[in-house]
Amino acid sequence: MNTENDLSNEQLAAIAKALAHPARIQIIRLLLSKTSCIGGEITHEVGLAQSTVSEHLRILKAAGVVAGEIEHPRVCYSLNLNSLLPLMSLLQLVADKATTVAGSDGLCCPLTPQSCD
Amino acid sequence: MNTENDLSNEQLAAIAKALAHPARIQIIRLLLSKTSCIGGEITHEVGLAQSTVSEHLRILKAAGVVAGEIEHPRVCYSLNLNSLLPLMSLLQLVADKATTVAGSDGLCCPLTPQSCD
DNA sequence: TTTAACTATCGTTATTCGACGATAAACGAA
DNA sequence: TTCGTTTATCGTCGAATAACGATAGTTAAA
Repeated sequence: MNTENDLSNEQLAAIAKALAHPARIQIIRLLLSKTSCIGGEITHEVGLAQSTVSEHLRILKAAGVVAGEIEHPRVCYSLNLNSLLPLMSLLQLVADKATTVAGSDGLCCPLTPQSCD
Repeated sequence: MNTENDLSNEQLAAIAKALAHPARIQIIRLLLSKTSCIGGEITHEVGLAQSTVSEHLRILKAAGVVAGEIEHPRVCYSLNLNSLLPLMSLLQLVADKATTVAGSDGLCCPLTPQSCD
């Protein structure tokens, strides 16, 4: 099920880091909601300075989360769907553990910690 | 399928931020691999100073990703499985979009950006 | 060629992060 | 009570982040 789950801690952390800002989450959601590519309207939508948004886009591109294609005067941004799969795999492992051992509180064991050494 | 998907950008970013460090990914993987709770061996396993690991654990606890139960002299840490579901939902949306519109490169459109305005 | 529109880069500043050692706190055992 | 074990907190320092304005680069259109 997991295509490639064993990425390094550093690589997984880098993916998470790319998502670790409200503006970048917003950008991802924008790209998710649009069927077509969008350029500069991202800046307007986010509500931060153009240079700031450009920096966030640079971070997302550096992490491979989004891709930018130069298109006329603007840039066509789109999600790179494969880039988030490694993080998805890790979260899936957590979810799988949840279905097997978790109680209703979502905790794996602390309510009955007799298994602790 | 999504129990609660519409968390704020800030909340989702906070979850991602908790994962945005190699040591914290490593801690999560440790908690994932152990069936029983573990305490101080996390420190030894991570290889950083005890105070540093404690700080990472504090961050994970503050984000709700792990829970700590006081157990004798040590603390029994465990994953809070529900805490990661919101981020999981967002990534699932991306994955869903991947299966519907993506090409083999994982990009949603830049190779044929004629849909850009 | 010049202009207009859009994006990237640079320089700066304030804030946050990560790591460490030192120290404090909690508590069972001696 | 005193000691030993384990974890949390504090103070500090250097590095990284986030935000902005100003500026430079790119390219279609005039």
